[in-house]
Amino acid sequence: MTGTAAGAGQRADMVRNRRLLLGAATAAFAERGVEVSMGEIAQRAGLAKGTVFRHFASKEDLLAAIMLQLLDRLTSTADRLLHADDAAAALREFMTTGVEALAADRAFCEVVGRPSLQHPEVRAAINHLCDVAEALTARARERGAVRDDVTGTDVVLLLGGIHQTAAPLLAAQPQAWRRYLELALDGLHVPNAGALPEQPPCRLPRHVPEST
Amino acid sequence: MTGTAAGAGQRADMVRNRRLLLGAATAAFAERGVEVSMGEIAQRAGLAKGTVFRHFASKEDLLAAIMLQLLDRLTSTADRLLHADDAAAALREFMTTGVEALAADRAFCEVVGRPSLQHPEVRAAINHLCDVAEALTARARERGAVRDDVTGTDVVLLLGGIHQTAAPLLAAQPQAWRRYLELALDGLHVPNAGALPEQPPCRLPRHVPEST
DNA sequence: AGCTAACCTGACCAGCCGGTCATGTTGTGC
DNA sequence: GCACAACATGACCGGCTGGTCAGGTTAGCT
Repeated sequence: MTGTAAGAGQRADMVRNRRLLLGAATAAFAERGVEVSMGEIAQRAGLAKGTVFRHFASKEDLLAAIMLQLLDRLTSTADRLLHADDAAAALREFMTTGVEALAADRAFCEVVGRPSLQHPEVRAAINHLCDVAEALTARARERGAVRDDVTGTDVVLLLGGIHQTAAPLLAAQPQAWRRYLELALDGLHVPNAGALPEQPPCRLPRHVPEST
Repeated sequence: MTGTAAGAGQRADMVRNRRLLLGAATAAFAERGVEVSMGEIAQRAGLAKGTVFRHFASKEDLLAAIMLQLLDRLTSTADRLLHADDAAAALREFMTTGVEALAADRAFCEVVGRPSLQHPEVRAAINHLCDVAEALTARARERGAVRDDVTGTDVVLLLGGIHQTAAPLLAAQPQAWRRYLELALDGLHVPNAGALPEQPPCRLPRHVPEST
């Protein structure tokens, strides 16, 4: 699942190196995006390049492992919020956490926003996140806090959009995303709203490679 | 301004090749994004790689020329809409055109959304677009069609955000952006809205290269 | 302590990139 | 139709990338 099987019965130095590697990769992808080289990741971890490829067969696998970690964290946040008292506040907190996570990690944005570089497991994790977000959204919907035809997938997609809106300002105003989150939330619960155009999305489609 | 000076007194085949090159580059950047290679652009144009570098000193220059073209087109659309009767409809049409342009061009999204790859001229053109958008927004604001503290730069930034929201659906629902445009427009003119958090942006900041 | 398999290492490879330049070709003014 | 400058060409360069592997090192068991 996560690169080369990480089962028990491994040498102590190997599990230590694995921790170093995952830490370095997480930081490197966050700062530099998916384009960061395996060489740089190895260097940050204080390991040789070959060692990195011993733990993960390819760059794609390593990236997927890191992304799954981030997605799982977000999903469990959503899970927890499912039991909150105030459904509207819970949805707001979920979106805040989500946009914050995107703002702090370049690779996360790139992977979530571009279907073409999604590992199957990553897509599955995103779809799972959409499911939990749907539950969260449904509760807010029942309480009249969001308009009728907004789905959990809408909410998840909005995370990427909100962050992207603020991205060009990130260096100058690191919190600018709050502005656009508020704007989106206002749009999400306008009282007497007409139905939104286009089909409400349920899951993310599989990516079909371009022609040409 | 646009690569090697494109003044008069040039050989006929050169101006023809230049047209071919610009056409190929426009299509290539739109389909494949900024990562497309100069070799592929040359091939599409039916030219040798060296010829491409005779017309534009670097890939960055070529990209900037294409992006300036797109930005100019959008800016003149906004300029035209400045004289429309219905200010609210004009703003909506501007945003529709903008998001449509982004949805049709990968490189456009990447350049507009990531300050780090902005040529100085491109940033200037974006700022100019923000100015015109501000005029457009001001008119809508006076008529009560958008809330008080929304600037033209907000509107321009929203174009990128709206497109990004729909981007993962692009293959399956090419028009999905209309859904999120409507949502944003609803958010933009909620009647009794409180002030948005964070400073309203005026211009895009210059990009400061990362540390590390 | 000694042995072995598991593990780490870094030189190495092929492939791609942006960019250059000596050479060949061609439009154009006379 | 000639001559020359302007232009096109594609082989070539250095640098970077993801990925491989023969050989050295070491953890852990006996």
